[in-house]
Amino acid sequence: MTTKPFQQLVLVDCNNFYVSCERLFRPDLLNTPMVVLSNNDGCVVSRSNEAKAMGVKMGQPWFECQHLVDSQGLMAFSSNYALYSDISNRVMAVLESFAPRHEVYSIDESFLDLTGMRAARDCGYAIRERVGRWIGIPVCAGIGPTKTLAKLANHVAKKHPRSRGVFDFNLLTAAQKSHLLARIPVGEVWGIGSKLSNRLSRYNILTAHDLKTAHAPTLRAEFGVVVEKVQRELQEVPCLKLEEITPTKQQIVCSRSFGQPVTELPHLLDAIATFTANACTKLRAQASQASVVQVFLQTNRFRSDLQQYTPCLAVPLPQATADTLQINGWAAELCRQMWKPGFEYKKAGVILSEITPASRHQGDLLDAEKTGSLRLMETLDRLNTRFGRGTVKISAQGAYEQWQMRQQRKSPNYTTSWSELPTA
DNA sequence: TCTCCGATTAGAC
DNA sequence: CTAACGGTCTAATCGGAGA
Repeated sequence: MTTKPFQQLVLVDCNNFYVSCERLFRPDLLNTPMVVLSNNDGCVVSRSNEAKAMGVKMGQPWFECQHLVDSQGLMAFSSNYALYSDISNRVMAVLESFAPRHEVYSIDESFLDLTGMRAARDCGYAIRERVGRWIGIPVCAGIGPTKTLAKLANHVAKKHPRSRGVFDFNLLTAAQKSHLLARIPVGEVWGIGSKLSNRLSRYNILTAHDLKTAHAPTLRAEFGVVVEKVQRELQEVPCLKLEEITPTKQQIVCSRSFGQPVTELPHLLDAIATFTANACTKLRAQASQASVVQVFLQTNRFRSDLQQYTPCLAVPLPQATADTLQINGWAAELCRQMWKPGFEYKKAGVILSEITPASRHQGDLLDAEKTGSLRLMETLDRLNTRFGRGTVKISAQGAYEQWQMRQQRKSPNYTTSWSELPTA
């Protein structure tokens, strides 16, 4: 009888990804403390090592650290997702060439399956070298028998310069494994956030090793299946599979905070039309239809001095569809029903749910109007893919600008827009 | 009592 | 001068409503 060989999963994670993308086109900023901000220039979402050293925290509101611009030379960029996703695709294409089985886990992370390979660690170094040389993005690789341990190994690779960016958990002896896990706070384990690590600490579970060796039935009873799975994964029993094909989304959301407070209905309708258009584009991209549309409005929750109002309304569609015009008709109606004068709206959004595969064989197949709108949407998507998002809009969009998000520090679209390339 | 549903919570990035 | 704080997505869980 043969025992199944242990897995060798590699988690490759780009270092300070958004900052590294910005630096590709600004090599002069290689040692400059810098951050990338979230939409609306609200929070810090990526930090260079220099910015981390200054004490800038992940997710920190920008206005709290803005003083560091003058006092310490910190630089900030608005997020440029067109740039980051383009660079991400290039990184992922290089990674793919190392392993046929792989899962793109996020914009800057990928799991590769190197099971059976003798020199996984050397492969890790090769990956680092090639992505660095070909794309210019620094990455770290963590290797382990489960996703959770690969993730943890990646963390070690990032943290300890001695590893030179690659760490293989599988090469450790049992004693070394315990010793390592005992030095890692439980909150750094994938799947254990701040809430859980607080609760775990009351059971004296403080480190990854404590979690691995905790009494399983108690853990299950007190913390549920999620934490139990994390424990099993730490015990080197795979519970999380490699998801090679990304499942279609069950829900598609498009929402934004506004650059300025919005009070007028026409402005809200303009924003809602844009959110609907984006959500429907995503819906069609995964060849789906939705049969419920939901719209929400929100006033600024940080302004306790102002009247708050956060309505949310949903409508089931008579027929599942992915037609922007149809869906926007409903979304606009929901918005009109909820809008009340006298409030300063700060955020709004459109949610599509009850998502099913798009099948043209449903309902009245030969309805000319329907096939017409389908072809219209196909054309619209093709033009927007070819010439950039927003090239073609529906008529409800674009009459007003006031609601649009703040992006005062955006870099040019170096890789996706000829017109934005700096001239020589 | 069982099941379904929506709201809430928690997590990742 | 003041005020300024992201966007998506999933899974689990829980309580109430309805069968």
